[in-house]
Amino acid sequence: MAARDYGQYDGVTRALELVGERWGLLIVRDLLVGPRRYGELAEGLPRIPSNILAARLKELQAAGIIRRAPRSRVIVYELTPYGRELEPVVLSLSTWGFKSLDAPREEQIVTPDGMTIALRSAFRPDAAAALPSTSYAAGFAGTELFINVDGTDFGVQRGMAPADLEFATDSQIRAVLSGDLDSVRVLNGDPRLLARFAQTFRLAA
Amino acid sequence: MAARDYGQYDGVTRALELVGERWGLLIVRDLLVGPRRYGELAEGLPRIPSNILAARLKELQAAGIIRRAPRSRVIVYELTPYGRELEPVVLSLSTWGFKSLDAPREEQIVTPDGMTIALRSAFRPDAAAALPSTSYAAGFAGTELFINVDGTDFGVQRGMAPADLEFATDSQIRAVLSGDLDSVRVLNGDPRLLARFAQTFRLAA
DNA sequence: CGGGATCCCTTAGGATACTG
DNA sequence: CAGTATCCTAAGGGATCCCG
Repeated sequence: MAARDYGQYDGVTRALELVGERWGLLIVRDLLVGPRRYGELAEGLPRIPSNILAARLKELQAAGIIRRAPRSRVIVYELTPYGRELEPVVLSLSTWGFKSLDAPREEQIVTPDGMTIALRSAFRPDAAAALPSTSYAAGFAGTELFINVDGTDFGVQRGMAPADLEFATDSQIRAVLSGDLDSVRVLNGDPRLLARFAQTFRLAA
Repeated sequence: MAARDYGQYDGVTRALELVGERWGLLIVRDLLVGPRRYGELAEGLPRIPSNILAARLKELQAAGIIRRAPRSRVIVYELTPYGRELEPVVLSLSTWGFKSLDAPREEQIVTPDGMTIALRSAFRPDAAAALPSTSYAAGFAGTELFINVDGTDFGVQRGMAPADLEFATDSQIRAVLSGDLDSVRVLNGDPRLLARFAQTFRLAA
């Protein structure tokens, strides 16, 4: 940490020294969704070299951001309380970054954890509170999520399941989260629920 | 940008591709305080190599985050509207990073722009609204700032000036912003105003 | 003097193969 | 499955130089 520090004393500098290395915040992003095994992390970050993933996990551990926890015969990595406090950082990055995204390029993959964080950064609790509880099954460029909104809370799980509304979009994920629903295919359920989804999850352009 | 991308499609990834390179967010941090000339940026980031500063400025420009603006014979760099929207990212990093800071090390410098952002991330508008307008002249490890709080607004300028309260601390900056005022030297004014400062600017531990 | 560009060298990070 | 080991490229660090 001494060789790559910035020589300054302030919060931003300190934060970047702890989680500013390449891939660091993407690992934190996935762990914000839930504890993950080494292989699950590697699967969600297909382009990270194995040695880099191992190095980052050690550094994040040393910094007190994640910990290794044994879970019935296997090891999982999970955020410590201090690590979980990175959620505002990750969500504000997600909000900001989404604004300049357009359609996914050929080589870009969409992962469940990435989309889960995107939904979290787009969630409008006050809008949701005024609407009835609703479940959605959404396909985003092949990644399938089951989303259950209930008052000011919501949960996301992987995979499709029967829901009030089932819909999918291939390439216009940013448009959908910005409220432009033209490219959405409704697979099942009342198409008018799409407007409700758009009110509940929205990233302003 | 293509060679160093992460191969994923989501907001966090996109954001890190735009501002995640080394030094990127520190440049943005300083520009959030105000437009800066090339030399001013270099002065506030003493350890950045000149070629890296030049490269980052070009990349941030190409990404639409900053722009070069002529100001009466000289060039200044300033944030675009999209760049200014990074403020929540920088402030949340500041809030998070400060929690694990202790005293500045020998080789770490304290800069006016860094402290200004630290104060911004620590500012409690609702606490300030309930208190009388107050001006502070603060010395943080040699960096002197004049802070004027008025209702839910506040401004920071460089340098000392006559203020309701003048105080200084050398090494316990984190402690001061966490409400621990034991190490503060009051230079002028009513020492009881220190408590007001601590209510107005506070980073929870 | 401000605003960079150029050089050389070090090291993080990418690709891939291997091991307990 | 959960990492190490190795080799190589390219980004970053440091010093110096250039140009209007």
